[in-house]
Amino acid sequence: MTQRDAPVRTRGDSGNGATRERNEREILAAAERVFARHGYRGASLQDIAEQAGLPKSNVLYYMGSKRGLYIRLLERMMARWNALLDDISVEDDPAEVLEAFIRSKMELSRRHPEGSRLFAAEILGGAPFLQEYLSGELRDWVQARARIFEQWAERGLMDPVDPVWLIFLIWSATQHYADFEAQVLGITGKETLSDADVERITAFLTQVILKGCGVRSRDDRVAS
Amino acid sequence: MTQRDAPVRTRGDSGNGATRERNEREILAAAERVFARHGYRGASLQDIAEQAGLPKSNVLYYMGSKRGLYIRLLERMMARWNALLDDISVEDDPAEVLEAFIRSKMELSRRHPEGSRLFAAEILGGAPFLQEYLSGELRDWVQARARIFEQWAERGLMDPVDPVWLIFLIWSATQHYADFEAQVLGITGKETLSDADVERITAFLTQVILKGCGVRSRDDRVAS
DNA sequence: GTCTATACAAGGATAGAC
DNA sequence: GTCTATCCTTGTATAGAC
Repeated sequence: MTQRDAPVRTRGDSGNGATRERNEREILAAAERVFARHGYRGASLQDIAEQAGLPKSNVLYYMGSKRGLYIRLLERMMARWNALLDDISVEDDPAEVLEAFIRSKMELSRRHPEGSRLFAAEILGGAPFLQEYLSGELRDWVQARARIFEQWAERGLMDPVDPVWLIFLIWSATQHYADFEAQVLGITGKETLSDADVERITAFLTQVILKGCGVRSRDDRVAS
Repeated sequence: MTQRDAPVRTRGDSGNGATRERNEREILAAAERVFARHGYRGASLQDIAEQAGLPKSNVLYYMGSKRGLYIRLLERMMARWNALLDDISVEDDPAEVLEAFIRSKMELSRRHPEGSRLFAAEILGGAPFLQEYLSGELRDWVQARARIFEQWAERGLMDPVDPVWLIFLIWSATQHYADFEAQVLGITGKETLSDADVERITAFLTQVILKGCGVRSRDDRVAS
């Protein structure tokens, strides 16, 4: 019985799984780009492998299948998403919460534009892999927040707008800069959006949406 | 010399090109769905042919190539787009123009959801076929309107917000209901969006965006 | 003018060499 | 543990039958 299940280490691999870790990271990054750009069907393992600098079959060796790789990416993006704005209460200040909401959403789109586009492509295609997530976990998330917005309206802290449409408005307005980046750059004539641009856009959206919903900050309440 | 270039009519084809017209229409409709759902690469002629109820190679017979078919669909959508809101002037009422803008954009998304998603998929993928359109024709369109918004702001008819970000806000907020339809339906738990839903959303967006930009209608000017 | 048959490349996935 | 060689399916496109 010579070595059978034991891993064979070569080429300076120190034996702690560093190669695997690095390769997986490269594959995930490359796959996110390719799936974002071409959708699930349009993406090819060939393309992913080339961008990761690996032979084609290593992608399958590490990830099992195209489908599994794709699902793993979706889950990673859901986890990033879930880390946002996880607990708000009726006692919080509407202006602060909505601004933080807009800001964190812009930051997420900016930090992970490929992930954002991956998600967009999935939903554009009818969300075949995300059905239960949308109508389960995410629906609950939205409705919990919607309830709070309604209570703010009842307390006169903002206009009685439909809270679900408001959440969609914030989502669409912020994601636009990641998902439609090609259009934004083409029309503005810019090469990229700078940090300063993003800051200005965030301020614009915050101002328009808060004012548009008649959000009174605490200061206003005292003043009036 | 028997009939050589003359078309052979069969199966009740009256000889006026009705078959061709009908087949092309079916192909374009099917292709719009498939390209919207899977993007350019992910779409297959097989799938398009099946949905159009035709043998696979007829798609190529009528359309020449996959690429040509795709470009034809993009152009059809651009034409629909260009028919919208083609001339506005500084003398117009900002409230009326912005409301008409939001409303016509919502209607376009509602009337042609597949076309809207086709466009979205193209831009998501980096707009390989639409580069010059975005940085040419569409850019000019945006800047002409932006100039008018600025003049309204100078005249005190609305807040001095960045007009380009405002246009993007209106685009993203309205397109969302076509492009992210799967998400909207999942979260709201609806099967479809009714005309009444769309009307309520339009009213919501109009109210929030106009108020958010401090748009004064003519009546307000008189009253203040 | 329409459709069947076919060419040839690229797709995902697996077996087996190293 | 990693990579090469290969299988089989599906993809676009074309030639030629009807």
